[in-house]
Amino acid sequence: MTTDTRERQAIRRSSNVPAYNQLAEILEQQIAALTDEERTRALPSEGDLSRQYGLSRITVRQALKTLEAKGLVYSAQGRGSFPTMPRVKGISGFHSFTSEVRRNGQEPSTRILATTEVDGLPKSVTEKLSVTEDENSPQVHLRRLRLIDGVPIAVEDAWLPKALFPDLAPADFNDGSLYALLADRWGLEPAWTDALIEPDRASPEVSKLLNIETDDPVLVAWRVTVTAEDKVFERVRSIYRPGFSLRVARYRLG
Amino acid sequence: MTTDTRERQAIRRSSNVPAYNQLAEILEQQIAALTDEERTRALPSEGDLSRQYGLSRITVRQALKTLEAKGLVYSAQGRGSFPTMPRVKGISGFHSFTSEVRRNGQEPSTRILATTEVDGLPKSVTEKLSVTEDENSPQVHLRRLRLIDGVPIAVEDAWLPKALFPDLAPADFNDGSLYALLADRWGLEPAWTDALIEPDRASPEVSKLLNIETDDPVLVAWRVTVTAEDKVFERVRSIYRPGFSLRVARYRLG
DNA sequence: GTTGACAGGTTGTTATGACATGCTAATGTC
DNA sequence: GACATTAGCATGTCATAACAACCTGTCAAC
Repeated sequence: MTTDTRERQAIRRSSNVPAYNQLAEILEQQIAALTDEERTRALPSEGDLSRQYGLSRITVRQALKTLEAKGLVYSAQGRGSFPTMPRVKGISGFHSFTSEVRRNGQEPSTRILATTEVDGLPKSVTEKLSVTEDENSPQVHLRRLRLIDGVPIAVEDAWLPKALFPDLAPADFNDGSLYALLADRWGLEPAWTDALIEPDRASPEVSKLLNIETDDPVLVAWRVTVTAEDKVFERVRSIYRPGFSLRVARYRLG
Repeated sequence: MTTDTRERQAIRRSSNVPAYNQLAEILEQQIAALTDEERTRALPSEGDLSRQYGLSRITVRQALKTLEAKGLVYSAQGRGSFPTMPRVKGISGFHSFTSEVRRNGQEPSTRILATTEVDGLPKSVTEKLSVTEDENSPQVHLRRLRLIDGVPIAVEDAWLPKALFPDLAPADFNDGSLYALLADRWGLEPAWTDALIEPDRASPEVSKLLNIETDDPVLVAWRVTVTAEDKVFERVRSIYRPGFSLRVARYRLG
């Protein structure tokens, strides 16, 4: 008496989530659970998936394209579609700090150092991140200390445009992931980031916060994050302590 | 007497280049020439493009999807498709050094410091870039000094797997872009990169090469580059001089 | 003047179908 | 046994079609 313990997940046609996104999510979960050995084998063919889930081939291809854009699979004509190999581990400075660190099995924490409202961006920011649009528009400025397992990792200055987040109050920053809050309340999510990364020496102020020596080598990242519709989500300057590695995974070339 | 000076480029149906790639290239050129002002206006609608170029809407959408994956445009339901704004300038450490610097209007040069063949990767590399596959396979090791306008910018150690590039000889490294050579001779192109970036102090050896002081803060990038079919193309460790900014443009989140 | 309904245009989703192109393994021939 | 051929299967490209969802400007009603 053998029963297939893998209950095949079905596509809910009545859902407002598109079928190809549902399929992409199912496949993403399955792929994430694969071992290195299993990753060398092809995924089910487009025809198989089409039959199994009752979708047209165009919808199946759309799901695979989604995963390909994320760098999770690749397709080879005549052979099939295959999972890709993960190449680096570590914490990315670009995604949500909270969830990234947690996924890594470590405990993130954040200490808010200051929250103010300002009428424009500092010159240092506009110089690094060629700002043309909302240079002089009101911003919420947020200074945070990021810690992993209690160890200070980075000093972060973030500027969020008030135009995009009406009624954003300093009190909102107190707990949890800022990204999660912004997604909940304004339905906005970061989709792309542009960054400049450079080496520097720790200033006396920063070295005290990070508990390192003045003039220790630090990594400075300037970045601007935009939504899928290319609206500026936030601008951030992060200063990372020595010994910390910034992960840039699955960066598309060409 | 008004003549339309813009000769509309046509799609060559006999070409072996897919129609959607031809259209994507045409649009990419047109977008690159736009001013910030013009970027706020929508592109021609999918229906317009379909009629103008004699393509089905599915093919037009495929072209737009290509540009969207590159971060050059975005689409908004009910409104249209729009170009995105470029946010950062500078030189990326991830693409071809030669062409990146040239596009920036500066003069790149490279001095080869050493080329050897080795039987495996150094432990420092395998530690940083969780290598599972070809750890002990033969590699060509290449040590280069990168210069911009005659100023030394970075010391680069690259390891290329011999399995992927049969007959790769040290003499091949002498001139021009390495990437161009690899594309010409083996038809292989880098598609993705995974990287770790960390701050460090310049060693005596590196400081001499970069013409800086020992213990100056430098930026160290470890990266592995793979082809579209997820085959390891090269592994590189780059050490950048102080004052140099590494650009990470259009990095996809989520 | 403000509001609301609506028309028209735009992208989003999904289906079916056809043929091209490339890879692999089985088959057949020598 | 070695090698060429081929059938079958995989993804790639492109077309037509229909409807859903969404946005904007117009115009009428209040």
